[in-house]
Amino acid sequence: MPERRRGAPRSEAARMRILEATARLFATRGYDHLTIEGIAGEAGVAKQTIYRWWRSKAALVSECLLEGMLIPDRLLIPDTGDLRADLVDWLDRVLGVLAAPGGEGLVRSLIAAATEDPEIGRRLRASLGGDESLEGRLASGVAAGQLRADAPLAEIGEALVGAVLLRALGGIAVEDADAERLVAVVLG
Amino acid sequence: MPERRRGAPRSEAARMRILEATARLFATRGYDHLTIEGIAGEAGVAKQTIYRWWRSKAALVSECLLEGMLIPDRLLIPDTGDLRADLVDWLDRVLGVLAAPGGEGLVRSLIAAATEDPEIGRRLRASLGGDESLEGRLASGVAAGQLRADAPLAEIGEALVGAVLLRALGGIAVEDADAERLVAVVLG
Amino acid sequence: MPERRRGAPRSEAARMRILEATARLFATRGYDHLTIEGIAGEAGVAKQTIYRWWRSKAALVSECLLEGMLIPDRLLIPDTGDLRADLVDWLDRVLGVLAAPGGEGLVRSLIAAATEDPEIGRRLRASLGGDESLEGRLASGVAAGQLRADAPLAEIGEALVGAVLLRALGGIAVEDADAERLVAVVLG
Amino acid sequence: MPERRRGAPRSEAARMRILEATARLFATRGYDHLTIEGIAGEAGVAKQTIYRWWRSKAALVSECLLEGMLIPDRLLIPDTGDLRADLVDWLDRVLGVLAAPGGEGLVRSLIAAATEDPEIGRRLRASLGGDESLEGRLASGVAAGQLRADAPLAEIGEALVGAVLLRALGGIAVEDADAERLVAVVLG
DNA sequence: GCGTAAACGAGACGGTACGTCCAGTCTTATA
DNA sequence: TATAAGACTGGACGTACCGTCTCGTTTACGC
Repeated sequence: MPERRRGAPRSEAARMRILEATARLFATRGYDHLTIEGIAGEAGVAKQTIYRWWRSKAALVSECLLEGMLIPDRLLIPDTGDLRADLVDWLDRVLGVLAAPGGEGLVRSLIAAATEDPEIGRRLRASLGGDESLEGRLASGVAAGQLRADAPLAEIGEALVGAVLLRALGGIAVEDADAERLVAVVLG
Repeated sequence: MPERRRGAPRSEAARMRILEATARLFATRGYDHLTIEGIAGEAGVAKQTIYRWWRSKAALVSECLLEGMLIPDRLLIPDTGDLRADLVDWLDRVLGVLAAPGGEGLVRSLIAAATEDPEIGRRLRASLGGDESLEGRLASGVAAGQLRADAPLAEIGEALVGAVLLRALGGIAVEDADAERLVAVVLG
Repeated sequence: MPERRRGAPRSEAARMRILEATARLFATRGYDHLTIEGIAGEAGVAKQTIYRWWRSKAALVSECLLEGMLIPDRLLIPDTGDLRADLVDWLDRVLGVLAAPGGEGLVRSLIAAATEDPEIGRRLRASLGGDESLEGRLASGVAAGQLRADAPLAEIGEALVGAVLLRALGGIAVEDADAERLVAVVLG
Repeated sequence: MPERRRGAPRSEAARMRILEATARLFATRGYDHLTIEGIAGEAGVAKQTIYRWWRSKAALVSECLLEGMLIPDRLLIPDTGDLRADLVDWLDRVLGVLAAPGGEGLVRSLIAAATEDPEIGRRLRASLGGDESLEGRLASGVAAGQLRADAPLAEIGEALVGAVLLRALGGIAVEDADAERLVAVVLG
């Protein structure tokens, strides 16, 4: 017999309306113009309903990130068998987001959110190409003999993603060969 | 006879009190608990005096950064002739700041400031080991034949500094061999 | 055959816990810091159980008043045969409550409750010395020939109780001879 | 040389807009539907400007009362030389306010305000016929030999005004002869 | 006894207002 | 004209309760 809490159960509808409103406002206004009050209004929800389930704006964004509502899914790493080409391809697309109108704002907003909650930082690393995709692809490269077995995969990932963040922060223009050069650096 | 504006000249004393107050509060409270009002109070200055000379909190922090009031100066890169050893040494010290109490907060605060002003991002990259020191050291490594002449120095620097930022964001604990591994990644 | 509704009957235990909690909180925190939520918590009862049986905080207080849970019962009027002495004695004790620590707060709270529900006003007038006691005592004075037969008993009572309320509202300190003077005014 | 504070002086325009808005909303909605936010909105003023100068809703109402913005000024006591007739006349008008539509609400609201701030209680007693008018008229009655020289004027006033308040609280309907009876009670 | 309808505890929900903080602008008097 | 002081509008903060609502549980009548 399962222990059941009493009282009305949490409203899934409200939860989704809140997350969707958060994602919508995050995309349009950016992280630091995001307000709890604005989200509540957009979601048609009482502020208290937000505070009941999330400790802060950052926690809300973190959950959105986890649900994949903030980062476009076209940033997955392909696996054609050629590790270097796949990395360059992927990095080109990531840097392309930076170059796109609003794209830099998106990444900066994600970083801003991460400065308030380490969990976001970790999820950002994972989502932008961390455990599931980037490191997985690197591991697959190891299996294919395109990378030494003892290569520090985590550090390679960090170097790539970190370089992207740094560019977003600095507002540095992206050139065509950048992806190639970066990949060359970390793959040797 | 030089054209001179009339009225009182800008008070250098006020400017310094403001910058010092900013640096002090930045270090103790972090960037997002930094307020113009708080700075004005701490500096014994009217809010308007701040708004007259700086456009925003970020601009204020940016100037502090430029004056070297935010980042400890022990992060310079040595030049013993051995590029790899020097980089590991420097990176160890940088990561050591992250591990030190308050150190992670400092870096996160710097990143938070950078998300509001690209100029801060660029200065951060420069200060944390950019143009003056890191890339200079790499160039010196090229001259010493320890790095290929066509090595993409900027990208190597980005990868290293970016990895540091990413770790600060994720609150990832630092291990002893991390510096060595990261340097190995970017130097091949 | 009596029409009987089905389902569980009203819980007398819950009713009493609610009234007692109300009286307790009314006495300690005063009427305007009284909240339905607080009462429910104190009584170990669901909010809905309160709303099911009472329309408002004021109705709740009104019932407490009716049950004699709010006003100390030492305020009854004696009947020694000497009307004037009895009134002075009683008024002395009433004003004594005002002067006692917390006593003024009690009366002010009762007045505050009365402003939200005329029924409370009427019960207050009755409880503080209205129909059952004060006017009864006055009528007994008429019978004893100490008051003219056509004396406006209701108005005499109103004047006395009203003066007490006014003093409570104004926070006016009470002197020894006040009771005597007031009685002298209304008895001529 | 007068000690002068620096900084902008208090805005008299804002002060008046706030007091007028308070009086307007007090009259239309009553004391307990009065909100600081509502007043600020009605007055076109920031909430903080209210909190800067008044500690509470009650303090605001108290100042309105002092400025004579809440109580109609037709409640002054005449002095025709006949004390009893003048009192009956005045009391008739006061009770008339109670009987008028909205009048009872006004008095109840004033009482509600007084329960939160003794100062309001005192001003209420004064305004409704206290020191300036009622007691003055009584003193004049003493001079005219219509009242004994040692008559407790304060208590007579309290009894009259208190009776009015009590009626307002109880929602008791007013009859024609009530004023006469009440005056008869207190004048003997 | 057994179904069922109401009462009950718990507590989530959309709201309103609270009192505080700070942003950025403005108005003074002084230097 | 720059400054210290500080009042001003505006807006978001996070909290406290409101009164309503849904849950699952308990209770006692009427079949």
